[in-house]
Amino acid sequence: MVRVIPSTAKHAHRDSHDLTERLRAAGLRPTRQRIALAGLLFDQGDRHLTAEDLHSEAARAGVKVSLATIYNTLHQFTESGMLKQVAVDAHRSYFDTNTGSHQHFYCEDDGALIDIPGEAIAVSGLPMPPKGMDVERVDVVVRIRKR
Amino acid sequence: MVRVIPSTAKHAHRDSHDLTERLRAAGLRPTRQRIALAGLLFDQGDRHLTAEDLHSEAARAGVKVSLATIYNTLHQFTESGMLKQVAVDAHRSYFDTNTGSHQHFYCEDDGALIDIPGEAIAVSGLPMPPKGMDVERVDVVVRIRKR
DNA sequence: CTCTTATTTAGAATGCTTCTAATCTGATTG
DNA sequence: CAATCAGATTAGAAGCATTCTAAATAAGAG
Ligand SMILES: [Mn+2]
Ligand SMILES: [Mn+2]
Ligand SMILES: [Zn+2]
Ligand SMILES: [Zn+2]
Repeated sequence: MVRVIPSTAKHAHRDSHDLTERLRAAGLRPTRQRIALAGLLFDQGDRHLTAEDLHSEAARAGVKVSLATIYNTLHQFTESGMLKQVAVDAHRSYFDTNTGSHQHFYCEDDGALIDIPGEAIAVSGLPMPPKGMDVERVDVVVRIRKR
Repeated sequence: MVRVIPSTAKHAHRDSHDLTERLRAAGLRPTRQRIALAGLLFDQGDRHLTAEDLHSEAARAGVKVSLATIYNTLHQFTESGMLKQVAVDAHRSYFDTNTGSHQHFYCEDDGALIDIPGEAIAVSGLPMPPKGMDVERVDVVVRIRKR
């Protein structure tokens, strides 16, 4: 039995409206699939997840989306700055909903990523990049293991 | 026409002897394949290369080694501390012959890796790792692009 | 509503890596 | 210097994440 709580319903409606605007602003048509995926991605704080993660999460939420669309969407969101891609492991490719400047703990045992606030960390002594090259960003990965 | 220069020949001999000892020390049988690959890897300074890189380099050098052996060897060398694996890109997996503590420039355009000496860089303000976890290493990747 | 074009999709294809099971080789022993 | 045997190599199959293809579908404009 499903009970609809008015305030929640209103909130959900506002969310999907916001998401629609956000997609339009990024030059992306607010399709059923993109709205649903954006909801899963951005309605619960900072997250790190793989394409497969998002795909099964969508399935669990009753949203039917093909894996091809998952990949298309993750890449489009990344291009438009709504997501950031994190490279910590040769085999897993993570997408990060926290697009601000920050760094990560990476747990080699279970593949978990934990944010380190950008203000916390400072990298000093960086040499100049080679001639004709610009620094795009500096990534710090602190690899950790269970003791 | 190939001219054999005595001192080089002697040197090559010493090398293969050294490599044999090094493999034995790592608990690895000094097989024809491992000696040849170790030669390619360690006889020309610091290098960053993929399995495919090493495979074609071996072919070019006239050493017949299967791709399976390339992978086995790279992993064994990594486990025994003769190589370090570098994760900078979800698609390419690099092995680094420089096992000392150091960091990298990563060129997003062509996938090139450039060493940054460990002494040059300092990372400050690292928070404590979560309870029960140890820091294994801290990797800094400076992502650069052609201007 | 109609039309145009973007988007989605299933399934095939790709590329890198790992696995399998058969063969071979290095090292030890008699 | 054989015989032996565990460890190493191999070709090819399998696996897995990701990308591609071409056909079907849905969004937005008029
Ligand atoms: Mn909300
Ligand atoms: Mn030498
Ligand atoms: Zn993050
Ligand atoms: Zn290096």
